[in-house]
Amino acid sequence: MSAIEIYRTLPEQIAARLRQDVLSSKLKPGDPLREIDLSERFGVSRGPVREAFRQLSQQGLLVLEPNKGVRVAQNPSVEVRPLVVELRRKIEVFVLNSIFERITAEDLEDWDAILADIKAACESSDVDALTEHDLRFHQAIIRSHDDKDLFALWQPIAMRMMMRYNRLDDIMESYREHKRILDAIRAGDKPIAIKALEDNIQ
Amino acid sequence: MSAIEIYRTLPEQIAARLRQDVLSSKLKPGDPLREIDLSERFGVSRGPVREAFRQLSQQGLLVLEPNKGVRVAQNPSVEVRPLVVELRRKIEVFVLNSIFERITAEDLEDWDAILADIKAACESSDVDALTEHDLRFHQAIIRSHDDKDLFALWQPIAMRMMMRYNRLDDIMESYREHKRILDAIRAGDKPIAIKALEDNIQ
DNA sequence: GCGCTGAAAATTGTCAACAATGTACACTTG
DNA sequence: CAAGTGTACATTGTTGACAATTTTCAGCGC
Repeated sequence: MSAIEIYRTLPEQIAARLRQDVLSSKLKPGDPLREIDLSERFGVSRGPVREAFRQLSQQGLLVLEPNKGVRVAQNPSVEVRPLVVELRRKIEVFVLNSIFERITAEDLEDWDAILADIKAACESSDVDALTEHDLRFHQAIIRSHDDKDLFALWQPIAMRMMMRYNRLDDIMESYREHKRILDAIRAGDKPIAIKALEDNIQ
Repeated sequence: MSAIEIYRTLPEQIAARLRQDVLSSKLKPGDPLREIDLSERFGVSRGPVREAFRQLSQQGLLVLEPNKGVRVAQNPSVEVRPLVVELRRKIEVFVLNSIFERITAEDLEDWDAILADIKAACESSDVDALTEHDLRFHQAIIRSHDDKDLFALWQPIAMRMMMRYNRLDDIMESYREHKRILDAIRAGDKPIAIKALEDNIQ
């Protein structure tokens, strides 16, 4: 565990790491996870690992069966996915609409920095990095709302969407989509910004 | 802990009990919860209590501050509540629409039984019982969908809505609203059933 | 060979002790 | 007396041992 993220709690660090592995398909749906394995891998006891499991299962990334263990969750079915997309859109549009007039230059600076990371990931065709920074981009927007509970509401829904990143033929399109959002925000054009955000969530 | 619910895991029993206390306002927003207190109250160690805390915090009922403790969450703000209502409506309507043609006589029997509990709670003006059975009613519908993940998706959203049950002047209206849903389902009238469901969620 | 039984192994669940962190408050200092 | 400081105290975080449960698989009867 890198000492860079000491600000985070042990279970959170483990959860973040596992989340990465699930989102990048290093762990595939159905894969079983054993507490002992991970506690040895991370050099901690089983307690924090258990907590990370619980956290990720509430986020829909893992499935927990009492007395049996934990498995990586299946992707949403083709029937349910459109619902999840719609829910996530509703939340993000709500947030963008709500904060739009109060977006500061610092906010845009932060988001530009993430956009640069997205661009770099696209240019090097690093899908894992793209998944991570895409997530960071939307997280940053949600988190800029005063009501911190919105992030907790958004997270389990967004997670269920991010489990597969293969909708784009041209990976650079992801960068362009996110750029369009920020450009519209910078131009103060709310309807276009919302439209661009909606187009990006699918 | 009553021996009736031995089928459930220890943290789940504790979480269920705490949920009841939060939803019935026995525990008010901002109230601090101490692991020791509850572990003594339930006669278990702190481990299961911690897990219950984590579970309920992911459901939006508790707020967790690392190294500081747990508090009962605030109700959604007036700004956010309409969003939560809309999200919950979307999910429940999606489910009802999806299962409608496959609803069995047994399903309706189960839901009728819950409706009877709702009626009894309304007649005795028992708001706590009403909250519980109202929740059970909608849970039962969601759970009758094949995709079990829908329940996990629905729960944290529904919880954020249920934290306050005071929108009705006449408490019997809650019974009538739920009855309308089942009547329409029994009549095979999908649009009316969906309309009745939407009217009930607000 | 097939299915059942039951003991052994693997795994999760719970607990109590200890460590780390945060809080309250008396005390010092200017 | 106000502001800052240090030291107990209270509370959460982590750990390793033990208990309960599930899984595996060898042995047995048919």
